[in-house]
Amino acid sequence: MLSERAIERLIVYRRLLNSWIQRGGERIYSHELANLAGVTPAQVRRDIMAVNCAGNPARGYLASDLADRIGERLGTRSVRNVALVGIGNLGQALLAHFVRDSGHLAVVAAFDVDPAKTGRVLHGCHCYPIDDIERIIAREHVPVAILAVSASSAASVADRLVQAGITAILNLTPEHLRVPAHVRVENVDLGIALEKVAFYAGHRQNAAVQQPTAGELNRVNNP
Amino acid sequence: MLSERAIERLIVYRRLLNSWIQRGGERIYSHELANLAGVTPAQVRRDIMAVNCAGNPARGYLASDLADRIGERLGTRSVRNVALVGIGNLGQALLAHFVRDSGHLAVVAAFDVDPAKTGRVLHGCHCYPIDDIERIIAREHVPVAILAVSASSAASVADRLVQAGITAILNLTPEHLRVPAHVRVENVDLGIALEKVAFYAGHRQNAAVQQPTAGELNRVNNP
DNA sequence: AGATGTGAAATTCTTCACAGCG
DNA sequence: CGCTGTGAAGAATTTCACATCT
Repeated sequence: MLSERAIERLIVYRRLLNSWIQRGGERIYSHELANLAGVTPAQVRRDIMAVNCAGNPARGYLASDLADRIGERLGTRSVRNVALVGIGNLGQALLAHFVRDSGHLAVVAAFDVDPAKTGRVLHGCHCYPIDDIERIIAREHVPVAILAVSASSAASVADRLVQAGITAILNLTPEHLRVPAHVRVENVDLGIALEKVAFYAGHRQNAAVQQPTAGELNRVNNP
Repeated sequence: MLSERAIERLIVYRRLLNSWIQRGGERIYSHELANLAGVTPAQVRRDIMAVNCAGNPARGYLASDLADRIGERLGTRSVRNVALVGIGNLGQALLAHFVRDSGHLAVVAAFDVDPAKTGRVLHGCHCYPIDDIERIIAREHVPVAILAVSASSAASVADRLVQAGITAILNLTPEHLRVPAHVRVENVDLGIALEKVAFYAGHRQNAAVQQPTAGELNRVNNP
């Protein structure tokens, strides 16, 4: 149980809840969270059913409790080490952005074929030559890898990652990776995302998923 | 009609077909295309129903014809201009990768607040200061924008894009954009993608979506 | 034989609607 | 009252299965 879509939404909820809490919010209603996440209140309540959290009809949910329960459901208590392969523009962008990540994910090593990119520390992350992959991944017990290499080397690098014991790959290349059944691949293809959005630019049929506040300017919902 | 998922798959099919053709493939069966795309043959045939293309039970589909029909269905004949906002690592990575794009999408302008990044040509794309956004977008008739700026400026830049007449935004920031109903936003949140894949690294429950060739090395399927 | 094209079934996902609580 | 929690309805999507073609 817990579908792929549900997992994505729970991750979004948790992020929003943390930001809500940070702004001083203590309690939150399903319709408020729904508004922030861009889904329906019923969807939020349905998703919350899957984490073991009780709300109060008069006061809504205790934000911190809800965030914790979601974390438990997602298995987010233990820190997971992540390896980045490919320290090009894309890889460096990721490194820069994931320093600020919620804390349970840590990019502990980065790899590249280019000797000019290795042997230094970037955003707190050690950069190694790619031939150290097997050694470092085994030593640091890294289960997750981000694949941000060129399309042409994607397949062979993925094979090495699998051999080294990686069980999940965030694949940022446009290649379709073939991996053993126990390895999970998550594809993020920016080219496809761009083509998709360009398609919608032509066909005005709006999905009406956007906030109903048409014409309104962007403004953060404060608690 | 034509669901969001179906659109994504059609885009993938077309890309695979083009590569198939480039390798000398002329005809293709639904199960071959399904294999390459990582979906079921029935799904492929169902999707093909939506693009007006007739296959032949003995010889499968004519790859070039199928690619063309998909292109027609996706409205891919006319070239669409794209603007990139934010020439950081992420923006530059996109620029570098979209030079090789199929041809109907062209990044014609890039913008940044940093004067050191503007006034030059990067990967064939002119870089302008961000205050030229309205002028250039109007002049070049750009309907699509890629938002690759910092999270803190995402909302205000999105507002400017909408004001300038953009109708579709590929949002690479983790911010939820509020836009008028006629503007389509496509969110690609790498942080969520990473959290998602990390979740699956823990819970071994494999989605079995991967190729059934477990343990096999990556190898390109040649026609 | 082995493929396509497609109703119909099955499955999955979302929304409705309302009982029950504070 | 307005909100939560949830069974049940409803939609959407995928898969099955088979008639049909070559």
